[in-house]
Amino acid sequence: MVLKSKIDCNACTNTDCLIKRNLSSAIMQKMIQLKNTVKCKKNQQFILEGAPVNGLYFIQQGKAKVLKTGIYGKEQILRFVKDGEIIGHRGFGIGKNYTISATSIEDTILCNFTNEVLNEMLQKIPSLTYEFMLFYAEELNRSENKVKSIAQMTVREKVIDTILYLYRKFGENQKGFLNINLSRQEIADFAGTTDEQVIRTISSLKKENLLISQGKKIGIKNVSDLKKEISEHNYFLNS
Amino acid sequence: MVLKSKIDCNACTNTDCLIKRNLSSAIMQKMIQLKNTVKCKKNQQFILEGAPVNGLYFIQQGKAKVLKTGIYGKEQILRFVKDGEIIGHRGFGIGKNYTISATSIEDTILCNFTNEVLNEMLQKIPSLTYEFMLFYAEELNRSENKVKSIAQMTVREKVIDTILYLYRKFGENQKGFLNINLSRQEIADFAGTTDEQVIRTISSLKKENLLISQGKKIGIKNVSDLKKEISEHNYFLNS
DNA sequence: CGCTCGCTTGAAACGGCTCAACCAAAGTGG
DNA sequence: CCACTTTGGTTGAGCCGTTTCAAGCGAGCG
Repeated sequence: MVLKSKIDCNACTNTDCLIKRNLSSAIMQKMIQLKNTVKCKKNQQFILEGAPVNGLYFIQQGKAKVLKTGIYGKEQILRFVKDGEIIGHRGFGIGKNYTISATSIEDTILCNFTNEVLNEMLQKIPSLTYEFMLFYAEELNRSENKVKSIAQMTVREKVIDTILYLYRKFGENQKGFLNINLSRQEIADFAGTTDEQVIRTISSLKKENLLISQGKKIGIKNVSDLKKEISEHNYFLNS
Repeated sequence: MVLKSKIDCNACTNTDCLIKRNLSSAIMQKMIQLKNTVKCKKNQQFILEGAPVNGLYFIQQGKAKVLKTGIYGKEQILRFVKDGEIIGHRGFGIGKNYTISATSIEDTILCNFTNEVLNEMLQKIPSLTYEFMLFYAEELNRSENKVKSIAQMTVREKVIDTILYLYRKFGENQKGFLNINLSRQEIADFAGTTDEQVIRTISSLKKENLLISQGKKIGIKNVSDLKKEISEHNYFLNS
């Protein structure tokens, strides 16, 4: 659903947003008039793997998951995204197709820039291109760490690693629960295991007094205790 | 070993090299005078994970592996690199440390650009920055495909996937052998399994007339037959 | 109220890893 | 030049962790 009333980038509070941080120039002020604002309900897929690229999305408000579909329809969730973050790699270039799918996990407002607008921005504003380059380099590093984790960690470690990732990215509320509610299946699809294994691991961690949980809500009792469990894997952690 | 006699970028034949493709400007001609040429013997580590960043490397000639070291010293090889390709992500920025290690797998000549030179290049030549951004975006896509593969494939499939990757990247010689010789351990470290499993898989594939091998040399009998084995994983393949 | 969906648990089967022994080739030193 | 050592490849057997399958449970919803 495309809204006519755009969110004004100048009034936006997402200080980490690449666009927000590069608003000073006159060109950018012109460019942001050309963006589309899209509203998504929970569990709505707004990028489909294999479909022609339709530009880049920024999350104005909400949360989403980025994934690739594998054999027998099995999903591999690559990352979760929140306010101010980017979805739709390579939403530039010509005649390309998306290499990932994206689905909102709660009601979400998206800012969309078409290929044409994006390309013009990148050509005219080198500092923006530079920031995009840094963004991709960071993501690449994160992804490469994930390759190592999935290849080398046990199921228990992968689940702990995932919960700590969610904690870093979304934080926790006053009650000590993570600011994101995922199904066991989604946790499994990110961690690279099955939902039963996630359930078993979470049960164990509760018994060991490392976690609390009520339905989908998960809370970490003591972050450093949890970190200890996977510390051997993270000599050089940087994600 | 740093050589005094630099390889002249203008005379270089690596047409895919980002530097080579952006030589036209006067600034670049000045910048390439500032590069270092480094010679590596086989099995020499020239980037150490965790060490302060010392710029970016291009392979002028040779081959190398890029890896992260995991638990109990287990290596995860992330990719192999050949003539014209880049090693040392984020060899820019200040006060950062390398997040990967790199080791030559045959005698190799490297072109090194220091942080300062690289930063100046990226600031003054937007088209170069743009190409770097595209490079990272491509690598990110490749890495995310690898996450999915490692998470979902069986050992047999991972080994086949690895051999096909090596075929795409390095090609084969007149005798039908891949233009790269790796130990079983290295194949395992890339595929995300153990050397015994690689050996077993290769033995089976030989018996099934899908592969030939003599020592480290591996050849593919029929590429499309091998591709069939993993086709179910690659609805949207793009790496 | 009955249905569905997601969570939970147990048991069994499978695949992959580990360990150990053997072999071949290549390199080293007397 | 030959014996010795080392390194990497190979194979088999047993074990362990993970996945799969199946069944039960509870909350939420039409």
